[in-house]
Amino acid sequence: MAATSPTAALTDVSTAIDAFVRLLRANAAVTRRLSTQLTADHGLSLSAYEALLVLSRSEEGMRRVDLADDLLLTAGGVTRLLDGLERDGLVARRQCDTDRRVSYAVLTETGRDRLRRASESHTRQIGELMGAALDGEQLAQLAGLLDRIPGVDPTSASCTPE
Amino acid sequence: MAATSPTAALTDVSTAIDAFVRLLRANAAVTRRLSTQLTADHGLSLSAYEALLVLSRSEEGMRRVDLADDLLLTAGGVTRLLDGLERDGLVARRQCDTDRRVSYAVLTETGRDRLRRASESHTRQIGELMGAALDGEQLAQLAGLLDRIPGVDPTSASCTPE
DNA sequence: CAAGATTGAACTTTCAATCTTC
DNA sequence: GAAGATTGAAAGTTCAATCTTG
Repeated sequence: MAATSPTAALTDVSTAIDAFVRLLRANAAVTRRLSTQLTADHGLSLSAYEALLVLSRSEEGMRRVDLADDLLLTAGGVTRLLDGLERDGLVARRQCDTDRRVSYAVLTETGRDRLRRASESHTRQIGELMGAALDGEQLAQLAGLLDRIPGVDPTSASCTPE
Repeated sequence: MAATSPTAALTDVSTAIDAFVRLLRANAAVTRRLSTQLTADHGLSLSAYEALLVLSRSEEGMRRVDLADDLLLTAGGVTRLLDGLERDGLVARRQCDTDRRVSYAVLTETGRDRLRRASESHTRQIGELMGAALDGEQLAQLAGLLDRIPGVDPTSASCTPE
């Protein structure tokens, strides 16, 4: 597939579309599977897990805006996600002393426990699914390629608590 | 599978998690952007576009179950997606003569026009977004890696009408 | 009974409007 | 007025139950 001829531009576009479609399908396939398992085993959605994980890395808690940035959600989405986690006692709310507009979300002990338990099977399942057809080198390559897409990288993080 | 030494397994898992997180983020970033543009410019969701595209490749129409497979949606999801497209006159319903359980979905002329118009800017935007940081070779590599993930490939298709 | 399709209830997320505090 | 957060309405999906036809 050398892209040298006058059709070069066309080739690039259809290659881009191809990659795009695979991205959509891969996301759908992977999230459906993992989300089902996570819900059945631990009563957590994928987003809930990611939120607990992010919170687990900050002792003092996080502002909701920052959480939204990290999770690639809107402000409203974060409010509703945290609503559920608070209701379940996994996250608590802490006021900011210097700015009464902001409220921090902090992981409770219950939340930390739940995350710890969930991470065991969840990470194993990710490993099984992603590792089923890709070896370590290919996985690293995949991550590197995806990272180049605008909006993906923001110095994003690992996925295990601690 | 080379999960031999104690550290080998660990390394593989965290690499897998890394790739997984990038996949989620990449999907979120890319779909949000493209979906917004597609909706604003042509009044189509990403799923609606994909549905029209799939239908455009079959003259006689498609069974709803098969459409669900192609689009990685559930049966109920397809019913509701097509409801909207029918309401807008982009898709019509055709009965099956030999099996009265099945109903075919066929693209209308209006639907074909709408797809044609939308595909122009949509494919260009995909090219811009995906091509912004990845060259042709990298895009092909990315598609190839994603294709290996279970459930992604089903001999899936290109993305332009005709 | 199985397969195709639909429907009601629920979930997750977004958008736009709003409230409070800076 | 701008920033952080919340809320009502709506979109898009899923699941489980149901209906119809095979």
